[in-house]
Amino acid sequence: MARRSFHHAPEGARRQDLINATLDCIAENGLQGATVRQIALRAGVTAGLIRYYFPGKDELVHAAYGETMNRMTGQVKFLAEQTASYEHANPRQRLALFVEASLSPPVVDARTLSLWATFISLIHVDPAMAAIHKESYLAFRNEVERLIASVFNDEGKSATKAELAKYAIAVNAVIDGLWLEGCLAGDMFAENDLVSIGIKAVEAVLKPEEAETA
Amino acid sequence: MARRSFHHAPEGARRQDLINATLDCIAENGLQGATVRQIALRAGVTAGLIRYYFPGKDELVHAAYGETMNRMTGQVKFLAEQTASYEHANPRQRLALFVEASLSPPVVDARTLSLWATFISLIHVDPAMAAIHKESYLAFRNEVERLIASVFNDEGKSATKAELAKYAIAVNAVIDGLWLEGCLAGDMFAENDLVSIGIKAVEAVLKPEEAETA
DNA sequence: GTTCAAATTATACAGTTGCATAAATAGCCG
DNA sequence: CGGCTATTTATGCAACTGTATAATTTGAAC
Repeated sequence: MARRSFHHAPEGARRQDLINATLDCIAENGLQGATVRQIALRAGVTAGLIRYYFPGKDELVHAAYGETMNRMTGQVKFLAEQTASYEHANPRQRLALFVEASLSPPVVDARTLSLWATFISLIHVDPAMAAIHKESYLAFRNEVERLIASVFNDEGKSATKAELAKYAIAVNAVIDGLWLEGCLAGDMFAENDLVSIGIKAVEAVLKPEEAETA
Repeated sequence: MARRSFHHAPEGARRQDLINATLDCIAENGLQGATVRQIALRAGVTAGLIRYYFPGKDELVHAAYGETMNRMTGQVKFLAEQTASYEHANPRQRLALFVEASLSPPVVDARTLSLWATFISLIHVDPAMAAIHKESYLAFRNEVERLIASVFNDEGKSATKAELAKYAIAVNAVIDGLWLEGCLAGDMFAENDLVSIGIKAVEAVLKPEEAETA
């Protein structure tokens, strides 16, 4: 029979391989290209094994989504906090570093955008995807909110919990939009442009409400 | 045999039906749910007819993408220009109306987001989708750029062509981000919040470059 | 070394997919 | 009203899909 040889992977590694393979497939050929067979091929195993680690293909995709979003938020936090000046930076500067990390590679990246868009497109199709979205969205937004709260606190401004949440939503939106633009049209800006635009826009959004033109 | 009865559709109508059916399928069940048979069912025809109007399923999806983006840009322009105050508004106010139209229903809409995300996810998979993206992106951005140019001109500010493009990219990004947020988390803001945040952020982005905090 | 559970492969299956082709109909032109 | 062409349906097909199941192999415990 000449059966294919294999080895037992260490705890959790195979599962991770399958998730990574799924992300590769989706990024390169879209969700349509992420078939159980293609995924298995990428992961260097046979298709049946997927069902040993996941109840079905859907759950594998869910895991891939969660993983992607965790990585993104984690990367932003890590990059910001790992910056040399972070330790003795004031809250406003820390927020700027967070924005900078969000709008620079490797967070700004065409492949990540493809994955993200694929998952977003399923939010209104699959309730489980919606739940993952909500959770990961809030995780990121909470980081933003914490930073904003620090800024306000540091500068002696006061804001209700609801106001704070509103600011966080707005800042999050600005970051997302520039991130999107950077991923899609990365060649159109110098990288620094994106960051400086982001910081300027975020500061504007954080200014207290005034009478406005319209 | 009792063959199914049918009627000849007027010029272009059948093609449009197929595009609409495709959009319905994608919005409700994702790209995976947009099979030729499902699309035909929705359109009230049989599957084979798709190949009479389109070389293949891919081209149908391309047409659906182009249509979606044209509609969005068209809607924004229409809503802005149709506003009562538009006629005697100054350029800055017209830009604000454009932002407002971009960040209000029916442009801000969960279904449209699903469609948009599906298409975006294919940009790096299918070069034809990339071309459609580029074209529709520029069409929207050109509108933004024209409005900005008017503002600058009206207020006696000068800007090079390159600077103008950069401002347009930035403003576009801010609009996109808030649009995204509005579609995803529509229930979290009052609609007016989104608009006022958008206008504030856009105005900030248009302020001339200064020394910045970082 | 044997034993044995856990990990992996192999195969089979019923349903679905996009597409090709042939047959049938509709409705306009004369 | 008879014919003709554009439009539409019907059917078939080969490839592919996710999943179920059984057979095999691995590697660690003893």
